[in-house]
Amino acid sequence: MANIRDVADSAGVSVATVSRTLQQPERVSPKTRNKVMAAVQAVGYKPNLMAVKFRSGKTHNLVVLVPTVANVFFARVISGMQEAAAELGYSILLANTLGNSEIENHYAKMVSTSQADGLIQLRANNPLDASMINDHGLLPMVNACEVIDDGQYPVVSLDNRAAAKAMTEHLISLGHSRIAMIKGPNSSPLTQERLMGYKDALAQANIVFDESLLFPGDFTLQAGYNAGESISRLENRPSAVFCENDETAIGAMQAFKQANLHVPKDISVAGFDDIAFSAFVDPPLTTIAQPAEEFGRTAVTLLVDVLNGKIRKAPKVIMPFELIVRESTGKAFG
Amino acid sequence: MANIRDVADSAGVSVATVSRTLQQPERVSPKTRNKVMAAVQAVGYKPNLMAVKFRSGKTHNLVVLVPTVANVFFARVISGMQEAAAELGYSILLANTLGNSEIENHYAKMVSTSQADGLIQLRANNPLDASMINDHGLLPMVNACEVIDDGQYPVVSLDNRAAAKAMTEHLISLGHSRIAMIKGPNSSPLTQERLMGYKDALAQANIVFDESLLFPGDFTLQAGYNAGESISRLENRPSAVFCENDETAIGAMQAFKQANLHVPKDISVAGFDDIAFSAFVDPPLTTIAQPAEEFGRTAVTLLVDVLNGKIRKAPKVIMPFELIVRESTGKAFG
DNA sequence: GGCAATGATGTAACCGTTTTCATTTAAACA
DNA sequence: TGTTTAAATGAAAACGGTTACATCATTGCC
Repeated sequence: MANIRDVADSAGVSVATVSRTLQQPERVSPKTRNKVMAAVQAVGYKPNLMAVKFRSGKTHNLVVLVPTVANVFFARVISGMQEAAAELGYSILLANTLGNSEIENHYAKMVSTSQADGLIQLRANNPLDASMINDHGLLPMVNACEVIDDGQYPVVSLDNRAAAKAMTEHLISLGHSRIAMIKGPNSSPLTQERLMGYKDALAQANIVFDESLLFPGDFTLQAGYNAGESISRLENRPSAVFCENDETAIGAMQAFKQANLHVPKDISVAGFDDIAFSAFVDPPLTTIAQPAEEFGRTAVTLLVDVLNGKIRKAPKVIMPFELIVRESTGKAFG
Repeated sequence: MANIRDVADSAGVSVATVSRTLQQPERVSPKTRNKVMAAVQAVGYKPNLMAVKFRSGKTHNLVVLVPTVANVFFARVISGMQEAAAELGYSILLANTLGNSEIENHYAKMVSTSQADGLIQLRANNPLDASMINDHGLLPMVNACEVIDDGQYPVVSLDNRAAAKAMTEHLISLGHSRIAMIKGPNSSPLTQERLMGYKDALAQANIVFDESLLFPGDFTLQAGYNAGESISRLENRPSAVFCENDETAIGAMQAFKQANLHVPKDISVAGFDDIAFSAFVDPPLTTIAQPAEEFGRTAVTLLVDVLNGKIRKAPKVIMPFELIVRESTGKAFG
């Protein structure tokens, strides 16, 4: 691999001149500029960006901790990140952490070992360990989507409570009063917030909260299916089910069909996220749309601001949501 | 950020000794080893891996060009890559290229500019330009999933022709003779191969190939929906549809339902890929399972072999497929 | 023509490691 | 104790760029 010295030799100039020709051409006379450019071509010179990054101390890499790239919602978030990063001259290093703290910690180390400049965490978990937070203050990090809002780091999130309330209100307005909820993992603040929104709407409509209508889940199709089976076997079956994400809702709908329950005639189903599949299942799913790509763009922009020292106090960005009413929710029977 | 010199000063030894303590502890006396380790703790030393990579000339980064991370099949492939890479001490740099040659080329440059050691392309397109293939031979690259099989680079693929033939035979065995096909982009060799497999099975059963039963698509839900609409409006409607991927099949099924066609009673639908959703749609989709994670693992392993000079001639790995019969395909009417 | 100011180019230090080679220290042996 | 051998350590170069500073050449002006 030809290096800058080869170019300098070939052009009969110093390495400094080569560097200047490439970085600030105006500082070099046209004559030498041409000589150098010709030499660059001649020897097939490609600057070693590893050396540049090492010298500059800036890698222009951002590590993104994503619980699972197989989740369609995160896939959209990542797309948005990639776009924003490209515009700002950064590269995204994607880490598929499977929600495992050790793996998260492993990739977070890329920042403390100077392999990346900053970190974006998409899960409500602090991936840093004591060794990364010592003397010199905080490590550049942004927390998005599923967040811990302790004011330490910039945060990009949805008002999950308001969104869940809006969806529950929608179901109540259709005449439902026994509304089941298929939750996400209890460890996720998302789940807590959405549960609170659900309770808010219930309370507002004077419906007493019934703990037995809460079903466990983990955001997967299978978990939704399992919960759906349980629900369909209930003697006093609820007339609606609010699922904490679309995968869960699609899994549950499948279970209902196999139990010969018609959606929405026998039971209404609502999801959360508005993934692409949701418009193409039968019936199309009522859900909450989140601006997934915007989440990604915003997180990257914020992180780069942090890196450039443009941010003093950790900001908190709340993204808008939208209730998308399709055909999986309908009037309550009776 | 403390560097190795700070540690050396703090421990009262030379930088060489510090480096040895960390890399080959057995080459250092226990006494100094302890001194150094204590100093490492004291100053909070984290080796600058950017410097290490620069020095060694090896980045241990692999760039992966993926047409779209939003495709569930690719998401599985990526998971497999990440696993294998972690085991082998490599990091994956994911590039969401949207099938755009320029973006591909941009990320491919990371290899020629020493920011990554090798490249995995998941699309049947050569992302390299002339400047990358000059004198010193080929750039380390592996082509997986959608491949160009020109013998230049290692390849990991499925016998798409055989798989498509197997699926078509399945449909024929159910009594279908008018079998539509919703294709992928014509530019994709995948599409050509699957079309050939489809024709093979037809010919073997003495069914004349009917060009008018071919419908265009691009592997998206929407394209499947559009094709499904066209098919349902046909006067002499086919009794089965073979879709080149599951997204397309799910989109098509949705169109059939809206046209009041029952799957599989009125029309059978088959997919390709066996994504997670396919088992949870109504009816569950008959499809071809591909070992997606294995694709990823194999591609990474192969690339690392190339980087280690363990490979002479570009190997060609064919992964196995499996016909998964669910409920979306049934006996032909009449 | 002589001097100052400006522009063009070169020299060399620097970034943080690893590693070769030289040197010092310790151990082994007679 | 003196000599040989092995083990432990240190000094310094190297990786490939960028850049502060020094130097040299050119131009403008009196």
